[in-house]
Amino acid sequence: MPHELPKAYEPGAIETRWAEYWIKEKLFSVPTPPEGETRPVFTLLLPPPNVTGRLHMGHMLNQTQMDIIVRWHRMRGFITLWLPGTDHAGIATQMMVERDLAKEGKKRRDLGREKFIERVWEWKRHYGGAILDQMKRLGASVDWDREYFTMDENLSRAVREVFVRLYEEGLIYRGKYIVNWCPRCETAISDLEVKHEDVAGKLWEIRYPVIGTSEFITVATTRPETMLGDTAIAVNAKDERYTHLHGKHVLLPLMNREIPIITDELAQPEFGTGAVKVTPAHDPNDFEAGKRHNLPQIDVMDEHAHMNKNAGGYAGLDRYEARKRILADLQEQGFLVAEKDYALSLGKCDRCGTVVEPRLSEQWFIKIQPLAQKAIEAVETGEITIVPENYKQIYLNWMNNIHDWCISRQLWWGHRIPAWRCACGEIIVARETPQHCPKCGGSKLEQDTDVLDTWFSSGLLPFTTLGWPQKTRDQAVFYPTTLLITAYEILFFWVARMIMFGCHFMQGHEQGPAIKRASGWAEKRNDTVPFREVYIHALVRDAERQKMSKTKGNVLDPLDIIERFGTDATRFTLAAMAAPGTDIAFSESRTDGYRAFANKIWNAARFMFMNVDRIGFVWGQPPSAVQPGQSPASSHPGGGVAGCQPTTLEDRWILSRFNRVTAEVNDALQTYRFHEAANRIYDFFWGEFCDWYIELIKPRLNFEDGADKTQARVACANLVKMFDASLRLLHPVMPFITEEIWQAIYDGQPPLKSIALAAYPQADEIQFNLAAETEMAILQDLIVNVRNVRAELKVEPKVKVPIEIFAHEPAVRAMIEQNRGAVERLANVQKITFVDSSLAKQAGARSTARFDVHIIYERKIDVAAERERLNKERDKIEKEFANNQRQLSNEQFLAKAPANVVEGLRRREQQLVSVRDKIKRQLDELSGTQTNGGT
RNA sequence: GGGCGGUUAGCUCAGUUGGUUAGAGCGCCUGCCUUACAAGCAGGAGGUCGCAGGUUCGAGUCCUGCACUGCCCA
Repeated sequence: MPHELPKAYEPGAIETRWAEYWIKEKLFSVPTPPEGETRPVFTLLLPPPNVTGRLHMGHMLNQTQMDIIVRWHRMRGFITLWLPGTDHAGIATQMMVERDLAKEGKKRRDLGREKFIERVWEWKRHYGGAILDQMKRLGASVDWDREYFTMDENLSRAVREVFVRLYEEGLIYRGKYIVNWCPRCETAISDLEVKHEDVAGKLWEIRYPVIGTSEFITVATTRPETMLGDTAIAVNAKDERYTHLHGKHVLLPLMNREIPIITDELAQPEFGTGAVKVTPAHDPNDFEAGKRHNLPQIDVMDEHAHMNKNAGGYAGLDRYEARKRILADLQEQGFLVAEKDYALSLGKCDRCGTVVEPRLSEQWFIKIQPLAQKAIEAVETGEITIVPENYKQIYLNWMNNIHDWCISRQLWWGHRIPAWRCACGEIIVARETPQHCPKCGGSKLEQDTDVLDTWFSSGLLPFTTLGWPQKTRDQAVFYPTTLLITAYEILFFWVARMIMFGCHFMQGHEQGPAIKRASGWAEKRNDTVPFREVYIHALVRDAERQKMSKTKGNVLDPLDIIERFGTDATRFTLAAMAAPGTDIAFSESRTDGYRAFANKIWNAARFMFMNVDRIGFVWGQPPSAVQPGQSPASSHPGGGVAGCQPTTLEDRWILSRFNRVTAEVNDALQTYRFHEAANRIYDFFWGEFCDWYIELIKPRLNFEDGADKTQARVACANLVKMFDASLRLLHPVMPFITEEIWQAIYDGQPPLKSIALAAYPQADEIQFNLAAETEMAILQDLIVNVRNVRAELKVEPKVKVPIEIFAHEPAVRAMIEQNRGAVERLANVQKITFVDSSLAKQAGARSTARFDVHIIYERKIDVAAERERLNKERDKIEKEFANNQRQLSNEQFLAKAPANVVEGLRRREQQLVSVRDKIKRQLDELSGTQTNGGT
């Protein structure tokens, strides 16, 4: 038998097969479109994972969302490019390889720079890009032919080009400043790479003797070891307590160095004693103050944060050991006034957690203001939109308070700074290695040993991956990229920098006008931006809402989850929980539930195939194909469900519902409401398509002798076409199971290589049918009511009971009569009798505004329980009725509320009155008949 | 210290511009191996939407204050 699906749904088996197929067939590779291309374009850059990284839940969420959006665009006929790649991740990778070396008892300096870098490349070839391999398992529909690595030759060349241009424009400078220094990584790091942590610390008060008096001046510090580098004491000029000491000097304890008392804003009278020590080489504020007063900078530590020769007797000690000794000595010599508990915020290295030391050193910086200006404008003017919108303000706040960016790192792995120093002292910045010094002609040139911050190169990716600095056709088509989906964590690290670089280096760039228009960006004026939209996704937490972290041990491995529940179910979970702006508390029970959903789809497919094979369905015109050259923006073949011939109420109903759901899903995806899209499909497929539609058409599929075969064929064809359309609707969220079943529907001869290339359903208003939806709702209500009474009367499940129905509207009665078979089957009814007067007086009857239904069954009803139920029902109705009346009798309401609301309330009023009366009659009846059952 | 968010059913969360009866999944209770599915089917219980004011004909939704809680920045 063809179409045979295994009885049980086994995600593992089908998922790997299709993932490999998609790659092998290069389904998602996008060649450079030729001139004259007019189709819309969608471009997405994958946030490049670290070459050292392993896939975590955050990636999984990020990739699920990207893949949904990408597949959705592709199915709507966009030229869809999703660009994958990996980041060389300077510090992280270097640490990894150093750890490896340490196992052999070696350090990187033992190997030397060149050998070490070779070793890193070797490591990269071996272990790098694990995430990309894992992505392949996920079925991420990226263009693998365009995969890049940030250290690739072409990208490295672009990095040099950018550095040289910025230098020539005066936007890169070199200087000696206080930077954040990690003594463990032995490198400078940027402000962003420092994480502040509140800790309980101490504040020590130290008194310095004022020379020529018997007075002392007392300062407070959290870092007493830096006092060895003090070069002044500052007081505020307005602080009258110290006016008499202006111009005097103090004797620095322990060092016996004379240092001046200066007046500076640095000292705030209201804080502590109002006097502060000034250590220009160890604190950024003191550094600035030092410059204002021409103070010497005395650096007392080395790159390991050990005290150096300037620290006198403390030289060689670690900073904390030195602190202990210094405090002991101050105490002994009578300079320590007090030790107080103090809450302080400690800066730690983001990478290794070591306490960062502010350190005076020579570094390269980017003058950020001119770049930030354009980046602010791009977002303020809406040329780039950020979703959810509250991140816009966060971005702007940061951008408005930005500081120059320290871009040099004292590492070996990364893009080496293209600057050379001549023996004569000249600095040469050049694209290619210079041979001679342009100043002195000498050839003894040494390249700067530093490399660039990793984010410097990743900030360029939106244009360098498209061939920059060349002007390429790819750029004309794909730049600006359409969207960026990323985590909040790297909004500043990466997103902000891409915007700054893009707006700067793509000046003058224009996207191909026809493509730009077709893609829906005609009203955008600025084509220099790296992307038109940014979607910031939430954080994935554990089921207890705790942030996942290795130290807590609550990290979930997405591959493990996938192993257990399947990729489709995992993806669906993340999509269904991804309400914009809300963190996801990932729960396995949810995933388990969505695996059940996949299983439901699977079994519905088996039911379909069973009938297809029995009835012998053949395709006429396959509805799935995207017609070549057809623009999805205008007339799209996905409109409605092609070829569906609605002949019954359930056909008209499901068709109408499908189109409405389709409209809602497209709308939700347009605004990144992934959870809404997923939930709409789930409710539709399970709650409507399976629970009602399939159940309702079962009799029509009957193909036994004597049955109407034409009817069976039509019903089967409709079923297949609805199923096909539903699979396409679901495909972006659950790509594997939909591919498997879709391919099976076409039984080895699909109209396209993959469902991924089929048209995404679009709503067709002609197929909306309000009447069918209303009728169906009444029918469902009737069936549910009968089931409900049966359950209350404890009717044996197998026993069919006769029922009586009263429906005062002839149309409703006719509709029920037409569908009496459905009621009989789905509510387990033996026979339906229509009566001409209300049944509300019958004990155990159910009443709605449209009908009364009474079950004929020889069983004493539980009078007390029934009365309780009715009382509860009545209270609810009365409450609503009172509320309803309050509004309807309010003239203000009638005058001001919109007509449809008032009208709706009036209609409801009638229903409420009718139902209330019926309940009342039933209650009256109940007090009369103590024992009589429902007969 | 500055900024941003959250508080809705036992648990995890939806609830687009204020508008008729506040929803889902899981869990719980009852009954069913009904020929696609027990990873299923049918039925059911469960909420004064953190607290106090205010705006409005109308507030879970808007405003103010408070409480608790989380995150980011300095």
